[in-house]
Amino acid sequence: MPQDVYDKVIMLAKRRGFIYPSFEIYGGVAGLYDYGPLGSQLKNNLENLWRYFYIYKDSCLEINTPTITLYDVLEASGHVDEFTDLTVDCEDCKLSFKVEDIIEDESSIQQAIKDETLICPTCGGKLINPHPVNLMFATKIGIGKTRDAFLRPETAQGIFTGFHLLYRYAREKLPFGVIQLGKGYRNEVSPRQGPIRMREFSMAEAEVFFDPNNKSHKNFSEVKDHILYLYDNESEFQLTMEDAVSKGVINNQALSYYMYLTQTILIQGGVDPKKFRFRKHADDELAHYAEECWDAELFSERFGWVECVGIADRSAYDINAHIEASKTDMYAMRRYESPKIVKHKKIVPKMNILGPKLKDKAGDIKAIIDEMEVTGQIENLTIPFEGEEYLIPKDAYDVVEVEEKEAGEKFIPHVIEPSYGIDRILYCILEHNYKEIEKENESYHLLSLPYQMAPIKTGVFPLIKDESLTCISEKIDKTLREHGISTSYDETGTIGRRYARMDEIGTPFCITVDHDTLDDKKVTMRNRDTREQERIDIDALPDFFKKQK
RNA sequence: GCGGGUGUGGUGUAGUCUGGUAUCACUUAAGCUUGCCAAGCUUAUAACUCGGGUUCAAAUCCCGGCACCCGCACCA
Repeated sequence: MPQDVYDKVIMLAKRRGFIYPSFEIYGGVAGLYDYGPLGSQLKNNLENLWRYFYIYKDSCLEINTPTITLYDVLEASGHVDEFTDLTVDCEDCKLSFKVEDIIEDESSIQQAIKDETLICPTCGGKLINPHPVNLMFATKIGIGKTRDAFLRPETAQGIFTGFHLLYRYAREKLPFGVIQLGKGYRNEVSPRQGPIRMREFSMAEAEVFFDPNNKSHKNFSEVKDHILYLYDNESEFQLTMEDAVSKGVINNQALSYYMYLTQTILIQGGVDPKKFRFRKHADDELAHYAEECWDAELFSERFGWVECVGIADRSAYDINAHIEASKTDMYAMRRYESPKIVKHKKIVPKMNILGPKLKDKAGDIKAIIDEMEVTGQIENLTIPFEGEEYLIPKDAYDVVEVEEKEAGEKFIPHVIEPSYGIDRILYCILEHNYKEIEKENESYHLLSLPYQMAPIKTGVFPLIKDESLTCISEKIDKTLREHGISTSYDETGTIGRRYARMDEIGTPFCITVDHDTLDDKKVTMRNRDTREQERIDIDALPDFFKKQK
């Protein structure tokens, strides 16, 4: 059976505890995977690398919001309408069927229902009531009296729904970014691409809020000469960030900056630069809310170019949707240099007269009067309320000219969203770093993971199982662990076998203690990629690892 | 979801047509050995995807479920 890199990587991943199908003893479930011990560490390392860039380089705020998300939120965001498949019901047996299973051309469903040509595949009854069924995982909150909810299809909505609080936390200044790492859920029709298409998956998302009039980025000038790897659906090319923006290839500095961050994170994380590019969405594939979108694509031998990160300018879409649906003030304020004084006329009702006259309606009518804009002369002031017109006599109000301060103008911030599929990136990193070499006529494989990504940083071995060597090795192992350096102690078999075990899981270094160590207090440090060895003082070991990148 | 293919220890496999208690290698573990790149020897652990049927007897034949792979569709 011919094996491609995918097969080999997946085999290794399962054998060595990186990633493997979930619940396999019960037959497994497509689209669900376990991260094993090494996989979990690898994932932590990628997520922490990502955090480093977004929190320390870009000053973003990290938050955590529930994966269970209220129906109303996802209705406002458009997911309830968009994540759907059409289904029909049987009039007799009440079963439901997906329209695409029943009829070839979904667009002709209405006509087919009218013609009564659709019959139930189970009982032969008439199929009626075509309606969309959502592909999000639905659930209910509470027992008895419940509220509808879904497992979130993206982490972003949790950020948007807290925007007004976060905006205050950021002291009402734009731009600022909010990040969230977490699980997302999609009940995929047919998740058949291994870790590339999962039903429960990890995402790292940033929502960076901008004034729509100013999508510049404060760090841009610092990094503007970096080259971006671009693809416009016709050819691949490279431009500096500055050129890309000034030539209009990339719409604004902010998009360009997050593309730069993305490229840097991925390549530092171990993505092969030759298997990396940004692809610009063509106009006809843009989501209806997006003004521009670039995908970071990673090349896989099995799957071709895989979309692993989407960097979209989502404009004001989401915040606007939540303002309208929830009636919450989520506007941002563009402050004037000094407050504007606006003069206008106002009606001030005399409540000592109106009160006794209007009785219980007085309060509501006052509220209406307070909201009225006054232009020109007022004659016969009448207020419509609960279907009746109430005449307010002239002696019951004054018209006064008031001055109001306006500190600024309200607007809906725009959102630039870099959204990372962690699992896809991890798979591609494994694939890109999987190396097969010939070694003494044997095929030998290793993972050339960058130091930062490697789940285990070093092996610690006594050259032979001799008590004088093992006790030093164990001590070195313990010391390194106390310094937060993950190690793997191994005293079994030959030294070559132990090196091989470490190479296969991407461990960049191995320390060997031999008899010379007893005299000179030095150990052999072996490099995974060069296989070179050097002698290092035992005392210098913690620093040696802390200097690695 | 449709059509086709596949499913055997931890991993990769032989055996399936032609039914009779499952082959080999690597890995793992214990021991001997071992002085820097998967050495060797001994021993041990360990598998027929699941359910039903046919049969004296099923990894093997039949039916169904599940998963994976390819194509189509779907999704982005």
